[in-house]
Amino acid sequence: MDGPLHERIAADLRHRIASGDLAIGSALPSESQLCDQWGASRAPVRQALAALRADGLIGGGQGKPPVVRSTAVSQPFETFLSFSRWARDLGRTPGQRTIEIARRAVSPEAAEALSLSEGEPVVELLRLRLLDGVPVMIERTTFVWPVGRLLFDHDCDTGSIFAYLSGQGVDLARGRHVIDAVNADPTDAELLEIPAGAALLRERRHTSSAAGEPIEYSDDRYRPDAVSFTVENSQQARPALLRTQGLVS
Amino acid sequence: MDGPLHERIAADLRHRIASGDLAIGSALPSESQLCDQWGASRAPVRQALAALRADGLIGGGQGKPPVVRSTAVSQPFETFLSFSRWARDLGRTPGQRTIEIARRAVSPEAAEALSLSEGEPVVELLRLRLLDGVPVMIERTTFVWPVGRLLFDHDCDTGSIFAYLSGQGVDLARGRHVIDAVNADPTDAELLEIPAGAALLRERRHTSSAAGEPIEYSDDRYRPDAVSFTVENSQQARPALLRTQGLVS
DNA sequence: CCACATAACTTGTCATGACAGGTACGGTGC
DNA sequence: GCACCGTACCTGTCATGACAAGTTATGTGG
Repeated sequence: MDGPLHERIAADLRHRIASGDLAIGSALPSESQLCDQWGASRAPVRQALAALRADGLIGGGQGKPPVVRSTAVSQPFETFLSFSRWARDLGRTPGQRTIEIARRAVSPEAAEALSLSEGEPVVELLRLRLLDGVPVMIERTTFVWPVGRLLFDHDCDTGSIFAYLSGQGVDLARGRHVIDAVNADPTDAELLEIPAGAALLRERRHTSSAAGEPIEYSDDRYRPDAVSFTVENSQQARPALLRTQGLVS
Repeated sequence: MDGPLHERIAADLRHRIASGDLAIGSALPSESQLCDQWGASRAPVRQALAALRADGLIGGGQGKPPVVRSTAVSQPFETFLSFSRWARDLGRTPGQRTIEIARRAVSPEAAEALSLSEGEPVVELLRLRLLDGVPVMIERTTFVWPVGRLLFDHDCDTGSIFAYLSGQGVDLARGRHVIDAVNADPTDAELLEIPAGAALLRERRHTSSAAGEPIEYSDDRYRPDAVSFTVENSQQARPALLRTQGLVS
Protein backbone atom coordinates (compact mmCIF):
# COMPACT_ATOMS: atom_id res chain seq x y z
CA MET A 1 0.00 0.00 0.00
CA ASP A 2 3.05 2.20 -0.27
CA GLY A 3 5.33 3.22 -3.09
CA PRO A 4 5.42 2.02 -6.67
CA LEU A 5 4.48 -1.48 -7.61
CA HIS A 6 7.99 -2.70 -8.34
CA GLU A 7 9.10 -1.59 -4.89
CA ARG A 8 6.30 -3.47 -3.27
CA ILE A 9 7.18 -6.59 -5.22
CA ALA A 10 10.84 -6.26 -4.30
CA ALA A 11 9.99 -5.66 -0.65
CA ASP A 12 7.77 -8.71 -0.59
CA LEU A 13 10.45 -10.89 -2.13
CA ARG A 14 13.05 -9.52 0.25
CA HIS A 15 10.78 -10.35 3.12
CA ARG A 16 10.10 -13.84 1.90
CA ILE A 17 13.82 -14.44 1.49
CA ALA A 18 14.71 -13.01 4.88
CA SER A 19 11.99 -14.99 6.60
CA GLY A 20 13.17 -18.23 5.09
CA ASP A 21 10.01 -18.74 3.10
CA LEU A 22 12.26 -18.78 0.07
CA ALA A 23 15.18 -20.90 1.26
CA ILE A 24 18.73 -20.26 0.13
CA GLY A 25 19.48 -22.14 -3.05
CA SER A 26 15.85 -22.53 -3.99
CA ALA A 27 14.35 -21.06 -7.12
CA LEU A 28 12.15 -18.00 -7.08
CA PRO A 29 8.75 -17.99 -8.75
CA SER A 30 9.10 -17.41 -12.46
CA GLU A 31 8.39 -13.99 -13.88
CA SER A 32 5.07 -15.06 -15.29
CA GLN A 33 4.02 -16.49 -11.95
CA LEU A 34 4.91 -13.24 -10.23
CA CYS A 35 2.97 -11.36 -12.88
CA ASP A 36 -0.08 -13.47 -12.11
CA GLN A 37 0.33 -13.13 -8.37
CA TRP A 38 0.52 -9.35 -8.53
CA GLY A 39 -1.67 -8.81 -11.53
CA ALA A 40 1.21 -6.91 -13.04
CA SER A 41 3.05 -6.86 -16.32
CA ARG A 42 6.60 -8.02 -16.66
CA ALA A 43 8.11 -4.55 -16.41
CA PRO A 44 7.67 -3.98 -12.66
CA VAL A 45 8.42 -7.61 -11.92
CA ARG A 46 11.68 -7.44 -13.81
CA GLN A 47 12.54 -4.15 -12.15
CA ALA A 48 12.06 -5.74 -8.75
CA LEU A 49 14.20 -8.73 -9.69
CA ALA A 50 16.89 -6.42 -11.02
CA ALA A 51 16.97 -4.62 -7.69
CA LEU A 52 17.44 -7.86 -5.79
CA ARG A 53 20.08 -8.94 -8.25
CA ALA A 54 21.97 -5.69 -7.75
CA ASP A 55 21.97 -6.35 -4.03
CA GLY A 56 23.36 -9.81 -4.62
CA LEU A 57 20.34 -11.49 -3.12
CA ILE A 58 19.54 -13.56 -6.15
CA GLY A 59 21.45 -14.99 -9.04
CA GLY A 60 20.72 -17.11 -12.05
CA GLY A 61 20.81 -16.77 -15.76
CA GLN A 62 18.92 -16.94 -18.94
CA GLY A 63 16.59 -19.87 -19.22
CA LYS A 64 16.70 -20.66 -15.54
CA PRO A 65 14.54 -19.11 -12.84
CA PRO A 66 16.47 -16.88 -10.42
CA VAL A 67 17.99 -18.61 -7.42
CA VAL A 68 18.26 -17.30 -3.89
CA ARG A 69 21.94 -16.76 -3.31
CA SER A 70 22.14 -15.15 0.06
CA THR A 71 19.65 -14.47 2.78
CA ALA A 72 20.71 -11.19 4.29
CA VAL A 73 22.25 -8.36 2.40
CA SER A 74 20.64 -5.08 3.13
CA GLN A 75 21.32 -1.58 1.95
CA PRO A 76 25.03 -1.31 2.56
CA PHE A 77 24.84 2.38 3.27
CA GLU A 78 22.60 2.26 6.27
CA THR A 79 24.15 -1.05 7.17
CA PHE A 80 27.47 0.63 7.41
CA LEU A 81 26.21 3.57 9.36
CA SER A 82 23.94 1.86 11.79
CA PHE A 83 25.12 -1.00 13.93
CA SER A 84 21.59 -1.56 15.18
CA ARG A 85 20.15 -1.81 11.73
CA TRP A 86 22.85 -4.17 10.62
CA ALA A 87 22.39 -6.46 13.60
CA ARG A 88 18.66 -6.64 13.13
CA ASP A 89 19.05 -7.44 9.44
CA LEU A 90 21.14 -10.37 10.54
CA GLY A 91 18.46 -11.55 12.90
CA ARG A 92 20.61 -10.72 15.90
CA THR A 93 19.70 -8.56 18.84
CA PRO A 94 21.78 -5.41 19.04
CA GLY A 95 22.66 -3.98 22.41
CA GLN A 96 24.70 -1.11 23.71
CA ARG A 97 26.11 0.28 26.89
CA THR A 98 27.01 3.92 26.90
CA ILE A 99 30.18 4.31 28.94
CA GLU A 100 30.28 8.08 28.71
CA ILE A 101 28.99 11.00 26.76
CA ALA A 102 30.78 14.28 27.20
CA ARG A 103 31.17 17.75 25.82
CA ARG A 104 34.81 18.64 25.65
CA ALA A 105 37.43 20.24 23.47
CA VAL A 106 38.17 18.29 20.31
CA SER A 107 41.11 15.92 20.27
CA PRO A 108 43.86 16.57 17.73
CA GLU A 109 43.02 13.44 15.71
CA ALA A 110 39.30 14.23 15.53
CA ALA A 111 40.03 17.88 14.81
CA GLU A 112 41.81 16.90 11.63
CA ALA A 113 39.13 14.42 10.65
CA LEU A 114 36.34 16.94 11.18
CA SER A 115 38.20 19.97 9.83
CA LEU A 116 37.87 21.77 13.14
CA SER A 117 40.26 24.17 14.80
CA GLU A 118 41.96 23.06 17.96
CA GLY A 119 39.97 23.63 21.10
CA GLU A 120 36.53 23.75 19.51
CA PRO A 121 33.82 21.99 21.49
CA VAL A 122 32.56 18.60 20.37
CA VAL A 123 30.55 15.76 21.81
CA GLU A 124 32.42 12.56 22.49
CA LEU A 125 30.60 9.30 22.93
CA LEU A 126 32.11 6.07 24.16
CA ARG A 127 29.88 3.05 23.69
CA LEU A 128 30.18 -0.67 23.98
CA ARG A 129 28.18 -2.54 21.35
CA LEU A 130 26.72 -5.97 21.96
CA LEU A 131 25.37 -8.72 19.76
CA ASP A 132 22.98 -11.01 21.59
CA GLY A 133 24.47 -9.70 24.79
CA VAL A 134 28.07 -10.42 23.82
CA PRO A 135 30.42 -7.42 23.56
CA VAL A 136 31.73 -7.23 20.02
CA MET A 137 32.67 -3.64 19.35
CA ILE A 138 33.82 -0.51 21.11
CA GLU A 139 32.93 2.79 19.54
CA ARG A 140 34.62 6.12 20.16
CA THR A 141 32.62 8.72 18.28
CA THR A 142 33.17 12.45 18.00
CA PHE A 143 30.26 14.59 16.82
CA VAL A 144 30.48 18.19 15.77
CA TRP A 145 28.77 20.33 18.36
CA PRO A 146 25.59 21.32 16.46
CA VAL A 147 24.79 17.65 15.94
CA GLY A 148 26.20 16.20 19.13
CA ARG A 149 24.18 18.50 21.36
CA LEU A 150 21.05 16.75 20.16
CA LEU A 151 22.29 13.58 21.81
CA PHE A 152 21.94 14.95 25.31
CA ASP A 153 18.19 14.83 24.77
CA HIS A 154 18.34 11.21 23.74
CA ASP A 155 18.73 7.99 25.62
CA CYS A 156 21.73 6.52 23.84
CA ASP A 157 21.13 3.08 25.34
CA THR A 158 17.73 2.73 23.77
CA GLY A 159 17.54 3.29 20.08
CA SER A 160 19.75 3.75 17.08
CA ILE A 161 21.61 7.05 17.10
CA PHE A 162 21.62 7.02 13.34
CA ALA A 163 17.85 6.67 13.22
CA TYR A 164 17.43 9.34 15.89
CA LEU A 165 19.61 11.86 14.10
CA SER A 166 17.92 11.15 10.78
CA GLY A 167 14.63 11.93 12.44
CA GLN A 168 16.06 15.19 13.73
CA GLY A 169 16.81 16.30 10.20
CA VAL A 170 20.54 15.53 10.20
CA ASP A 171 21.43 14.19 6.78
CA LEU A 172 24.16 11.59 6.91
CA ALA A 173 24.78 11.26 3.22
CA ARG A 174 28.35 10.21 2.65
CA GLY A 175 30.78 8.05 4.48
CA ARG A 176 34.42 7.14 4.24
CA HIS A 177 35.62 4.11 6.09
CA VAL A 178 39.24 3.25 6.65
CA ILE A 179 39.81 -0.27 7.85
CA ASP A 180 42.95 -1.48 9.54
CA ALA A 181 44.08 -3.38 12.62
CA VAL A 182 45.30 -2.33 16.06
CA ASN A 183 46.33 -4.03 19.26
CA ALA A 184 43.79 -3.75 22.05
CA ASP A 185 44.67 -1.15 24.65
CA PRO A 186 43.78 -1.82 28.32
CA THR A 187 40.39 -0.13 27.99
CA ASP A 188 39.51 -2.11 24.86
CA ALA A 189 40.62 -5.32 26.50
CA GLU A 190 38.56 -4.82 29.61
CA LEU A 191 35.37 -3.79 27.85
CA LEU A 192 35.57 -6.42 25.12
CA GLU A 193 36.66 -9.09 27.56
CA ILE A 194 39.76 -10.08 25.69
CA PRO A 195 43.45 -10.14 26.57
CA ALA A 196 45.36 -6.88 26.26
CA GLY A 197 47.27 -6.71 23.01
CA ALA A 198 44.84 -8.88 21.06
CA ALA A 199 44.43 -7.85 17.44
CA LEU A 200 41.30 -5.80 16.79
CA LEU A 201 39.71 -4.87 13.49
CA ARG A 202 39.40 -1.11 13.38
CA GLU A 203 37.08 1.00 11.24
CA ARG A 204 37.62 4.72 11.27
CA ARG A 205 34.48 6.33 9.97
CA HIS A 206 34.15 9.82 8.56
CA THR A 207 30.55 10.78 7.95
CA SER A 208 29.53 13.98 6.24
CA SER A 209 26.44 15.63 4.87
CA ALA A 210 25.55 15.73 1.22
CA ALA A 211 27.20 19.13 1.03
CA GLY A 212 30.42 17.63 2.36
CA GLU A 213 30.33 19.16 5.84
CA PRO A 214 31.81 16.78 8.41
CA ILE A 215 29.30 15.43 10.91
CA GLU A 216 31.03 12.74 12.91
CA TYR A 217 34.25 10.85 13.20
CA SER A 218 34.39 7.49 14.85
CA ASP A 219 37.01 4.94 15.83
CA ASP A 220 35.26 1.58 16.04
CA ARG A 221 37.13 -1.52 17.16
CA TYR A 222 35.68 -4.95 16.52
CA ARG A 223 36.50 -8.30 17.98
CA PRO A 224 37.74 -10.08 14.86
CA ASP A 225 36.30 -13.38 16.00
CA ALA A 226 32.87 -11.73 16.04
CA VAL A 227 32.83 -9.37 13.08
CA SER A 228 34.70 -9.20 9.84
CA PHE A 229 34.24 -7.36 6.59
CA THR A 230 33.48 -9.10 3.35
CA VAL A 231 33.82 -7.98 -0.22
CA GLU A 232 32.32 -9.86 -3.09
CA ASN A 233 33.39 -8.88 -6.53
CA SER A 234 33.27 -10.17 -10.03
CA GLN A 235 34.54 -8.91 -13.33
CA GLN A 236 31.05 -7.80 -14.22
CA ALA A 237 29.53 -6.22 -11.15
CA ARG A 238 31.53 -3.34 -9.80
CA PRO A 239 32.32 -3.26 -6.11
CA ALA A 240 33.43 -0.17 -4.33
CA LEU A 241 36.04 -1.33 -1.93
CA LEU A 242 39.44 0.09 -2.54
CA ARG A 243 42.71 -0.88 -1.03
CA THR A 244 44.42 2.29 0.00
CA GLN A 245 47.85 2.99 1.25
CA GLY A 246 48.89 4.49 4.51
CA LEU A 247 52.24 5.91 5.48
CA VAL A 248 55.13 3.50 5.26
CA SER A 249 56.92 5.33 8.04
CA MET B 1 28.17 -3.84 -33.77
CA ASP B 2 28.37 -6.05 -30.79
CA GLY B 3 25.98 -7.25 -28.10
CA PRO B 4 22.50 -6.05 -27.32
CA LEU B 5 21.33 -2.57 -28.09
CA HIS B 6 21.30 -1.29 -24.53
CA GLU B 7 24.91 -2.34 -24.10
CA ARG B 8 25.93 -0.47 -27.20
CA ILE B 9 24.12 2.63 -25.99
CA ALA B 10 25.75 2.37 -22.56
CA ALA B 11 29.16 1.80 -24.10
CA ASP B 12 28.75 4.82 -26.34
CA LEU B 13 27.72 7.02 -23.45
CA ARG B 14 30.59 5.74 -21.34
CA HIS B 15 32.95 6.54 -24.12
CA ARG B 16 31.58 10.02 -24.59
CA ILE B 17 31.87 10.68 -20.88
CA ALA B 18 35.39 9.31 -20.63
CA SER B 19 36.53 11.29 -23.67
CA GLY B 20 35.21 14.51 -22.23
CA ASP B 21 32.65 14.94 -24.99
CA LEU B 22 30.10 15.00 -22.20
CA ALA B 23 31.75 17.19 -19.60
CA ILE B 24 31.31 16.62 -15.89
CA GLY B 25 28.30 18.46 -14.60
CA SER B 26 26.69 18.74 -17.99
CA ALA B 27 23.37 17.21 -18.82
CA LEU B 28 23.04 14.11 -20.95
CA PRO B 29 20.74 14.01 -23.94
CA SER B 30 17.19 13.35 -22.85
CA GLU B 31 15.73 9.91 -23.23
CA SER B 32 13.67 10.88 -26.22
CA GLN B 33 16.71 12.36 -27.93
CA LEU B 34 18.63 9.15 -27.34
CA CYS B 35 15.69 7.20 -28.69
CA ASP B 36 15.80 9.26 -31.87
CA GLN B 37 19.57 8.99 -32.20
CA TRP B 38 19.52 5.23 -31.90
CA GLY B 39 16.15 4.61 -33.47
CA ALA B 40 15.27 2.70 -30.34
CA SER B 41 12.42 2.64 -27.90
CA ARG B 42 12.76 3.86 -24.37
CA ALA B 43 13.36 0.42 -22.88
CA PRO B 44 16.96 -0.10 -24.03
CA VAL B 45 17.77 3.57 -23.50
CA ARG B 46 16.56 3.44 -19.93
CA GLN B 47 18.41 0.18 -19.37
CA ALA B 48 21.62 1.82 -20.50
CA LEU B 49 21.06 4.83 -18.28
CA ALA B 50 20.30 2.55 -15.34
CA ALA B 51 23.62 0.81 -15.88
CA LEU B 52 25.52 4.10 -15.84
CA ARG B 53 23.60 5.18 -12.79
CA ALA B 54 24.52 1.99 -10.97
CA ASP B 55 28.15 2.76 -11.73
CA GLY B 56 27.76 6.20 -10.25
CA LEU B 57 28.64 7.84 -13.53
CA ILE B 58 25.46 9.85 -13.78
CA GLY B 59 22.95 11.27 -11.38
CA GLY B 60 19.85 13.34 -11.58
CA GLY B 61 16.24 12.97 -10.82
CA GLN B 62 12.74 13.06 -12.05
CA GLY B 63 11.94 15.95 -14.29
CA LYS B 64 15.56 16.74 -15.00
CA PRO B 65 17.80 15.15 -17.58
CA PRO B 66 20.58 13.02 -16.08
CA VAL B 67 23.80 14.81 -15.18
CA VAL B 68 27.34 13.57 -15.55
CA ARG B 69 28.63 13.11 -12.05
CA SER B 70 32.01 11.53 -12.41
CA THR B 71 34.29 10.61 -15.24
CA ALA B 72 36.27 7.69 -13.91
CA VAL B 73 35.21 4.53 -12.21
CA SER B 74 38.17 2.47 -11.24
CA GLN B 75 38.17 -1.24 -11.83
CA PRO B 76 38.60 -2.48 -8.30
CA PHE B 77 38.56 -6.05 -9.46
CA GLU B 78 42.06 -6.32 -10.82
CA THR B 79 43.20 -3.95 -8.12
CA PHE B 80 42.02 -6.42 -5.57
CA LEU B 81 43.47 -9.45 -7.24
CA SER B 82 46.85 -8.17 -8.20
CA PHE B 83 49.17 -6.63 -5.68
CA SER B 84 51.56 -5.64 -8.46
CA ARG B 85 48.92 -3.88 -10.46
CA TRP B 86 47.66 -2.04 -7.40
CA ALA B 87 51.09 -0.86 -6.40
CA ARG B 88 51.86 0.42 -9.87
CA ASP B 89 48.55 2.28 -10.01
CA LEU B 90 49.68 4.04 -6.86
CA GLY B 91 52.98 4.98 -8.39
CA ARG B 92 54.87 2.64 -6.08
CA THR B 93 57.28 -0.07 -7.02
CA PRO B 94 56.03 -3.52 -6.13
CA GLY B 95 58.46 -6.20 -5.08
CA GLN B 96 58.30 -9.75 -3.88
CA ARG B 97 60.42 -12.45 -2.36
CA THR B 98 59.21 -15.99 -2.74
CA ILE B 99 59.97 -17.82 0.47
CA GLU B 100 58.79 -21.20 -0.73
CA ILE B 101 56.67 -22.87 -3.34
CA ALA B 102 55.68 -26.44 -2.71
CA ARG B 103 53.41 -29.23 -3.83
CA ARG B 104 51.87 -30.89 -0.84
CA ALA B 105 48.63 -32.25 0.54
CA VAL B 106 46.01 -29.60 1.17
CA SER B 107 45.64 -28.19 4.66
CA PRO B 108 42.27 -28.61 6.39
CA GLU B 109 41.50 -24.88 6.22
CA ALA B 110 42.33 -24.59 2.52
CA ALA B 111 40.50 -27.83 1.79
CA GLU B 112 37.29 -26.35 3.04
CA ALA B 113 37.86 -23.08 1.21
CA LEU B 114 38.58 -24.83 -2.07
CA SER B 115 35.98 -27.58 -1.69
CA LEU B 116 38.66 -30.26 -1.87
CA SER B 117 38.79 -33.58 -0.12
CA GLU B 118 41.44 -34.07 2.52
CA GLY B 119 44.80 -35.15 1.19
CA GLU B 120 44.40 -33.87 -2.34
CA PRO B 121 47.53 -32.27 -3.79
CA VAL B 122 47.75 -28.49 -4.04
CA VAL B 123 50.44 -25.90 -4.61
CA GLU B 124 51.28 -23.69 -1.68
CA LEU B 125 53.08 -20.42 -2.14
CA LEU B 126 54.56 -18.28 0.60
CA ARG B 127 55.60 -14.84 -0.54
CA LEU B 128 56.72 -11.63 1.05
CA ARG B 129 55.43 -8.54 -0.71
CA LEU B 130 57.30 -5.27 -0.77
CA LEU B 131 56.43 -1.69 -1.55
CA ASP B 132 59.45 0.37 -2.54
CA GLY B 133 61.58 -2.29 -0.93
CA VAL B 134 59.73 -2.24 2.39
CA PRO B 135 57.98 -5.46 3.46
CA VAL B 136 54.28 -4.74 3.83
CA MET B 137 52.45 -8.00 3.31
CA ILE B 138 52.90 -11.72 3.70
CA GLU B 139 50.93 -13.96 1.41
CA ARG B 140 50.10 -17.61 1.98
CA THR B 141 48.35 -18.84 -1.13
CA THR B 142 46.96 -22.27 -1.94
CA PHE B 143 46.26 -23.08 -5.59
CA VAL B 144 44.31 -26.03 -6.82
CA TRP B 145 46.68 -28.40 -8.56
CA PRO B 146 45.68 -27.87 -12.21
CA VAL B 147 46.40 -24.17 -11.82
CA GLY B 148 49.24 -24.30 -9.33
CA ARG B 149 51.31 -26.62 -11.46
CA LEU B 150 51.66 -23.84 -14.01
CA LEU B 151 53.58 -21.82 -11.43
CA PHE B 152 56.56 -24.19 -11.44
CA ASP B 153 57.27 -22.96 -14.96
CA HIS B 154 57.19 -19.34 -13.84
CA ASP B 155 59.61 -17.14 -11.97
CA CYS B 156 57.41 -15.98 -9.12
CA ASP B 157 59.84 -13.23 -8.18
CA THR B 158 59.55 -11.50 -11.52
CA GLY B 159 56.08 -10.66 -12.65
CA SER B 160 52.54 -10.67 -11.47
CA ILE B 161 51.16 -14.12 -10.90
CA PHE B 162 47.71 -12.86 -11.70
CA ALA B 163 48.85 -11.55 -15.06
CA TYR B 164 50.75 -14.76 -15.76
CA LEU B 165 47.78 -16.99 -15.00
CA SER B 166 45.46 -14.82 -17.04
CA GLY B 167 47.81 -15.24 -19.95
CA GLN B 168 47.72 -19.00 -19.47
CA GLY B 169 43.96 -19.00 -19.90
CA VAL B 170 43.00 -19.24 -16.25
CA ASP B 171 39.92 -17.13 -15.73
CA LEU B 172 39.85 -15.51 -12.34
CA ALA B 173 36.36 -14.12 -12.48
CA ARG B 174 34.99 -13.87 -8.98
CA GLY B 175 36.48 -13.13 -5.63
CA ARG B 176 35.36 -13.13 -2.05
CA HIS B 177 37.44 -11.31 0.47
CA VAL B 178 37.03 -11.63 4.20
CA ILE B 179 38.85 -8.99 6.17
CA ASP B 180 39.71 -9.24 9.82
CA ALA B 181 42.64 -8.86 12.18
CA VAL B 182 45.15 -11.29 13.70
CA ASN B 183 48.18 -11.10 15.91
CA ALA B 184 51.45 -11.64 14.11
CA ASP B 185 52.90 -15.10 14.62
CA PRO B 186 56.68 -15.51 14.84
CA THR B 187 57.04 -16.07 11.10
CA ASP B 188 54.97 -12.99 10.27
CA ALA B 189 56.94 -10.91 12.73
CA GLU B 190 60.30 -11.91 11.36
CA LEU B 191 59.44 -11.44 7.72
CA LEU B 192 57.54 -8.17 8.18
CA GLU B 193 60.14 -6.86 10.62
CA ILE B 194 57.68 -6.13 13.38
CA PRO B 195 57.32 -7.33 16.98
CA ALA B 196 55.61 -10.65 17.54
CA GLY B 197 51.99 -10.18 18.53
CA ALA B 198 51.54 -6.94 16.60
CA ALA B 199 48.08 -6.54 15.07
CA LEU B 200 47.95 -7.38 11.38
CA LEU B 201 45.20 -6.69 8.88
CA ARG B 202 44.24 -9.99 7.30
CA GLU B 203 42.48 -10.59 4.00
CA ARG B 204 41.39 -14.10 3.24
CA ARG B 205 40.76 -14.34 -0.46
CA HIS B 206 38.68 -16.95 -2.24
CA THR B 207 39.02 -16.70 -6.00
CA SER B 208 36.96 -18.76 -8.37
CA SER B 209 36.25 -19.05 -12.06
CA ALA B 210 33.15 -17.67 -13.70
CA ALA B 211 31.60 -21.10 -13.36
CA GLY B 212 32.20 -20.99 -9.62
CA GLU B 213 35.02 -23.54 -9.46
CA PRO B 214 37.52 -22.62 -6.76
CA ILE B 215 40.94 -21.58 -8.05
CA GLU B 216 42.91 -20.28 -5.13
CA TYR B 217 42.65 -19.48 -1.47
CA SER B 218 44.97 -17.01 0.15
CA ASP B 219 45.68 -15.70 3.61
CA ASP B 220 47.29 -12.27 3.19
CA ARG B 221 48.52 -10.33 6.20
CA TYR B 222 49.25 -6.63 5.90
CA ARG B 223 51.19 -4.29 8.11
CA PRO B 224 48.38 -1.94 9.16
CA ASP B 225 50.71 1.04 9.20
CA ALA B 226 51.41 0.41 5.54
CA VAL B 227 48.15 -0.72 4.04
CA SER B 228 44.52 -0.27 4.96
CA PHE B 229 41.23 -0.72 3.20
CA THR B 230 38.92 2.15 2.38
CA VAL B 231 35.27 2.26 1.50
CA GLU B 232 33.55 5.29 0.12
CA ASN B 233 29.82 5.28 0.05
CA SER B 234 26.94 7.62 -0.41
CA GLN B 235 23.21 7.23 -0.31
CA GLN B 236 23.04 7.28 -4.08
CA ALA B 237 25.76 5.04 -5.40
CA ARG B 238 25.68 1.65 -3.80
CA PRO B 239 28.97 0.18 -2.73
CA ALA B 240 29.65 -3.49 -2.34
CA LEU B 241 31.44 -3.79 0.91
CA LEU B 242 29.54 -5.78 3.42
CA ARG B 243 30.06 -6.19 7.08
CA THR B 244 29.64 -9.84 7.83
CA GLN B 245 29.56 -11.72 11.00
CA GLY B 246 31.78 -14.53 12.13
CA LEU B 247 31.27 -16.93 14.97
CA VAL B 248 30.79 -15.36 18.35
CA SER B 249 32.18 -18.50 19.95
C1' DC C 1 19.24 -48.84 -21.91
C1' DC C 2 21.24 -44.87 -23.92
C1' DA C 3 21.76 -41.06 -27.13
C1' DC C 4 19.41 -37.66 -29.40
C1' DA C 5 15.89 -34.64 -31.02
C1' DT C 6 11.96 -32.07 -29.77
C1' DA C 7 8.77 -29.37 -27.08
C1' DA C 8 7.66 -26.59 -23.16
C1' DC C 9 9.25 -23.23 -20.26
C1' DT C 10 12.12 -19.53 -18.78
C1' DT C 11 14.66 -15.26 -19.10
C1' DG C 12 16.69 -11.43 -22.20
C1' DT C 13 15.56 -7.93 -25.28
C1' DC C 14 12.81 -4.53 -27.56
C1' DA C 15 8.67 -1.79 -29.64
C1' DT C 16 4.59 0.87 -28.68
C1' DG C 17 1.58 3.41 -25.95
C1' DA C 18 -0.06 5.59 -21.93
C1' DC C 19 -0.39 8.26 -17.60
C1' DA C 20 1.54 10.38 -13.28
C1' DG C 21 4.56 13.51 -11.17
C1' DG C 22 8.42 16.66 -11.02
C1' DT C 23 11.03 20.73 -13.21
C1' DA C 24 11.75 24.86 -15.69
C1' DC C 25 10.33 28.61 -18.23
C1' DG C 26 7.53 32.15 -19.79
C1' DG C 27 3.50 34.89 -19.48
C1' DT C 28 -0.11 37.11 -16.81
C1' DG C 29 -2.11 39.78 -13.25
C1' DC C 30 -1.18 42.65 -9.45
C1' DG D 1 9.02 44.67 -10.53
C1' DC D 2 7.24 40.59 -8.40
C1' DA D 3 4.37 36.79 -7.22
C1' DC D 4 1.60 33.42 -9.30
C1' DC D 5 0.11 30.12 -12.64
C1' DG D 6 -0.05 27.43 -16.65
C1' DT D 7 2.37 24.98 -20.17
C1' DA D 8 5.96 22.29 -22.29
C1' DC D 9 9.32 19.00 -21.30
C1' DC D 10 11.41 15.39 -18.73
C1' DT D 11 11.71 11.21 -16.08
C1' DG D 12 9.25 7.38 -13.41
C1' DT D 13 6.07 3.85 -13.85
C1' DC D 14 3.34 0.34 -16.03
C1' DA D 15 0.50 -2.46 -19.63
C1' DT D 16 0.67 -5.16 -23.82
C1' DG D 17 2.79 -7.74 -27.22
C1' DA D 18 6.41 -9.95 -29.57
C1' DC D 19 10.65 -12.51 -30.74
C1' DA D 20 15.32 -14.48 -29.56
C1' DA D 21 18.05 -17.50 -26.91
C1' DG D 22 19.03 -20.65 -23.19
C1' DT D 23 17.53 -24.67 -20.08
C1' DT D 24 15.04 -28.73 -18.83
C1' DA D 25 12.25 -32.53 -19.34
C1' DT D 26 10.17 -35.67 -22.27
C1' DG D 27 9.71 -38.92 -25.63
C1' DT D 28 11.51 -41.42 -29.50
C1' DG D 29 14.60 -44.19 -32.22
C1' DG D 30 18.50 -46.90 -32.17
